[in-house]
Amino acid sequence: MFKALDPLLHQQLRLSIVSLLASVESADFNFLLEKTEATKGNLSVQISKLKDAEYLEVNKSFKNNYPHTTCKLTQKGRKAFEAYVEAIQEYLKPNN
Amino acid sequence: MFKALDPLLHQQLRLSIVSLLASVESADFNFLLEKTEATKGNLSVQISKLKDAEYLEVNKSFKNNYPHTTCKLTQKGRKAFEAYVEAIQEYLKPNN
DNA sequence: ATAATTTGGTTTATAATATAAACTTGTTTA
DNA sequence: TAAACAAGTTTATATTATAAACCAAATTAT
Repeated sequence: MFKALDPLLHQQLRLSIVSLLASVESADFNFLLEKTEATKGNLSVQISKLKDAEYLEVNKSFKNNYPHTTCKLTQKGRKAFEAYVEAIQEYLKPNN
Repeated sequence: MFKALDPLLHQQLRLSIVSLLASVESADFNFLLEKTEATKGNLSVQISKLKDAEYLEVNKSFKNNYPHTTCKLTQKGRKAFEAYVEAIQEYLKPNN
C-alpha cells in the first residue's frame, strides 16, 4: 500500500539539508545554518549522518584562516531524495 | 524558509493512518491494520496519540461479541493533514 | 601583551519517540 | 475444559533528535 519512507530523509532537518543541496552545486555550513535555522550542534550531527550514509560529500578546508565546511549531494543522495519524493507523494493524496 | 512539519503527522504510521482516513467516512482497527501492515501494538499506540491530539475520534463498541474500534478523522485532524501536505511540498521541490 | 569575544564547528548528555514483545480479557472451537 | 483465537493495550527497549557544553584557533578590545 504505502512504500516505506527512507528514515534518513524522513526527518525535518536532514530533509531540509538535502532539499537545499538538490538545487545548488554545493553549500557551506553557514549557508545551511541560515536557511534551516537549526542549531550548530544539530546541523553538525545531521550532516554527519548524511555523510556516513554517503548521501553527502563533505569537504573541510580553511577560508580566511577559519575552518570551512562545504557539502555536496552525491548521486546516491540525489537518487534517495528522488525516491523519497516519489514515495511520500502516495501518502499526501487522499486516494488509497 | 521551510515551515515546521507537524511532528504528529511527520511519522510514517501516523501519516498512513490519517491519509487513509482522509478518504473514507471511518475505518476500523483491522482495516487500518491490513492497509498499513503495522503491528497491532504499534497501531494501537499511534491511534491513541492521534486521538489525544484530537485528530481522530475513536469509537469502541462490540461487534459479534468482539471489541470493535472505529476511527474517524476530526475537522482538526483534516486541517492538520492539509497543512502538513502544504508544508512538506516545499521540501520536496528543489527550488528554495 | 593579554583578556575577552567571535568564528566555526564537534561531542555528549538528556529527553523524546518508535516499536515489538508480552500481556489482557473475553470468545470460540476441539 | 483445555487450547486457540480475536481484538486490542501496556510496557520495556532501542533508537533518535536536540541543545547545551565544549574546543581550538582567530580576532578585537584594553
